[in-house]
Amino acid sequence: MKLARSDRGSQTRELLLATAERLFAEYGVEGVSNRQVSEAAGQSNNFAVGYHVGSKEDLVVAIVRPHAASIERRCGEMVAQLPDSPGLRDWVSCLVRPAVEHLASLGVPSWYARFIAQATTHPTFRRLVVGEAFASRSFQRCHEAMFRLVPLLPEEVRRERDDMGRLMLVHICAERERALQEGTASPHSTWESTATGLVDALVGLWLAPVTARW
Amino acid sequence: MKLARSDRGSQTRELLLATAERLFAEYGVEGVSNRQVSEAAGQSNNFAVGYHVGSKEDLVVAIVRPHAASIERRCGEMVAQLPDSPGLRDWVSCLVRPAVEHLASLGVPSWYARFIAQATTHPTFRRLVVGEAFASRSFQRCHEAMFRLVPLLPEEVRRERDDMGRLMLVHICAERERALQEGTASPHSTWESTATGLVDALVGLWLAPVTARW
DNA sequence: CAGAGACTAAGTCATACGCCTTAAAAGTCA
DNA sequence: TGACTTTTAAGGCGTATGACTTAGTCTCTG
Repeated sequence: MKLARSDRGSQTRELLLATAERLFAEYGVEGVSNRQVSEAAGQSNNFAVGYHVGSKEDLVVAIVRPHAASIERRCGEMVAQLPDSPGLRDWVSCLVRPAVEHLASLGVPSWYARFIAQATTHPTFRRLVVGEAFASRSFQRCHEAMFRLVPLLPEEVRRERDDMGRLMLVHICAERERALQEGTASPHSTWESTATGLVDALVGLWLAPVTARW
Repeated sequence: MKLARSDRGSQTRELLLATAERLFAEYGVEGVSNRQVSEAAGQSNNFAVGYHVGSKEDLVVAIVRPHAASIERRCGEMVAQLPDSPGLRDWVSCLVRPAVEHLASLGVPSWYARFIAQATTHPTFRRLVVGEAFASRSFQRCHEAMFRLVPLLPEEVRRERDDMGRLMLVHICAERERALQEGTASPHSTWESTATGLVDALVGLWLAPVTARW
């Protein structure tokens, strides 16, 4: 069968992706060359990344994709179990918890949160990554449902607070991931507490009064 | 007199800093070599950065310092003009507006917000930059005053929301700076509106109810 | 089992890097 | 003016990079 043959290749590919994710989180996306990734993954061929994945942009996208899929799946499941006429807090939870629980499922140390924080902040990888990681169906649906529950906001403020929410989710997760690796707290309680804190904060953010402008 | 002599040198140095700030914001801090900075600044000596500033870490700190000083000055002035028994919103404004007004004063295009967003996200430059940019006296004072007005928060939540506020300030300013460069909105109204939006959001964040954990 | 295709090892090549040296130019002061 | 210091110009040196080639290994399929 074909699996066994393509297995070795795809194993190597996944090893490369995991290694790249870790190195990028530790030293910055631009701070690590494809060559270093190949060598750190134990490949004698310094062009292994080029062969199995492609350019650095391809590599970044390839790292994001499976994580995004897992989060999307969790998000879909959570939406399906929502009570009748869910409130703002329910929808916010559907945006926060799938991502946090995915990170929790990775164990310690995980690297994805720090990787994604950097990638979304980088001027050239930004578009690529945001499109890949935040454009899923369930995610979109939660956003729309959420907007309907805060109907008083002008479009501009809505967009602004949406940005704020995304930034908080990404970067707070990155900081917790770092703290978790350095510290002594139990992973589960830390991630659970992070999710609760984020949901509280995001609800407060969306419900904050709006000062008129101009 | 000595000024004239050191003038040429310090002018070159400042040209290097400004060039580096722009290139870092455009292509990422790690994506630009000191050599490229020297050459983009029109210096034939490709070691100009090394001569005038030092290592890349020194360069990053040197870029931050004057901006941080300007923001600190504005913050001090704003605190001095605060009304008697200022409210939460007043102290939040003292944390947000000095930074935003400093960015507005730079004109369009400015690069500092995007630079600082990346630098504070980078795993190795993080400590360096956060210490330099957010550790000023007036800033600390505003924080403490703010905390006294939200006394119910557990220490952990306080710290968490403090992180959130800092992240929002930095990254939202970076997004606005980018939008401003690409878009057509008048700079003043955009920055003013950004400040208002941030203050609204941060007040909402600090006043958000806290769910018990564990 | 033999051969085709997928994968890895090993290494080449031009380019770009950081760091450094040397020499000329610009500026200062006795 | 002439000795002295600071700054800039020009370029060398060893190393690391991305892109690529070639040779060989492994695994399945016919």
